[in-house]
Amino acid sequence: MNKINDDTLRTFVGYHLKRSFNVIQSDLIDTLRPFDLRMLTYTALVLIVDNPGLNQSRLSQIMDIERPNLVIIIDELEERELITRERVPTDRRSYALHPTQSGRVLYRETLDAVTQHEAKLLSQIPPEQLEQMIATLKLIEAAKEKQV
Amino acid sequence: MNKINDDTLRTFVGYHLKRSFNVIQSDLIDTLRPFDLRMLTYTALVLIVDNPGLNQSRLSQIMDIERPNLVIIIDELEERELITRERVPTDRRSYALHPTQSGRVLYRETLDAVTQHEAKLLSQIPPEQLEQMIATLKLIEAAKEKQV
DNA sequence: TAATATTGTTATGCATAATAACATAAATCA
DNA sequence: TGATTTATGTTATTATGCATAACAATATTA
Repeated sequence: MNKINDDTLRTFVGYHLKRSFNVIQSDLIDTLRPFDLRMLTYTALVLIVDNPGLNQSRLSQIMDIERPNLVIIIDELEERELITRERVPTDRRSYALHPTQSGRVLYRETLDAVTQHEAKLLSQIPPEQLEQMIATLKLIEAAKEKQV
Repeated sequence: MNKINDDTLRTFVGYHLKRSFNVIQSDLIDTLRPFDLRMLTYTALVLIVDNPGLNQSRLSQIMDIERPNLVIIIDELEERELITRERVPTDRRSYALHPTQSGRVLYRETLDAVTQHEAKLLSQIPPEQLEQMIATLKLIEAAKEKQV
């Protein structure tokens, strides 16, 4: 039962990022299951509640996905009557996305659940250490812009 | 052009992890493209070179994927003659995975390329800050075991 | 020996993500 | 103004990542 050597991969920041994200993602999937939400539908719901009236183009930008992939996500949220698509008079190409009342209720319930689950998962890690890490993660995010 | 508010999602560690991982992943995909390798085939190649003789079961464990998903990855590496599957006399169920000579050559070339690309991408971030972040990421990874 | 467990595999499905092509509408430009 | 270009949302298609069920061959155990 000799241990597998992943020292080479451990020299990569990306390897550590992926492995730790997997842990959080698994927990998140479990947390969202009772609400019948996937990661992306949840993310979209939160952003629509927090930015009522935004259109799909802008939403896909902040979510870092292509517009076609957002369509089915919005379709699902609309079918479940968690959000509405409303024609914009000043630009009849786009839809303004707004949460419904039940969308806002689900938002609050899931926000509590997700917050508590993540807090529990990370309860053994000092908050200031997490804050420091987030600061570094933001630098990595910003490194994207500075690339060619 | 008012900015979209993602403050709510920013309260989650997972959101930061995902966004920063996306940046590194995009860079990695670009880096591996000339070698015609995907993330998972690359990861498998590295682990096989560093742990010659291991079997698919153990490899799938360290890679955190299910055995069925590893099969096509190993198929591809074998077809390209980067690795070999060899029957183990003492346990005729399993295959011992070994790199070929060209597998080792590709390993070295890609290792250099990936290392350089990541170093360049993260060049603006102090190394000690990255080390500190990796320490925290390892704690998150370890949090998995402690879960129910 | 009989029952159980492990290894690799096939088949299948879901989730995430990218590209091409298009209709409609708006913006630009010449 | 009219022609061209650009933006928005959509459909179709594909690639990738990842999980489960079911199975044959082999090994382990009870």
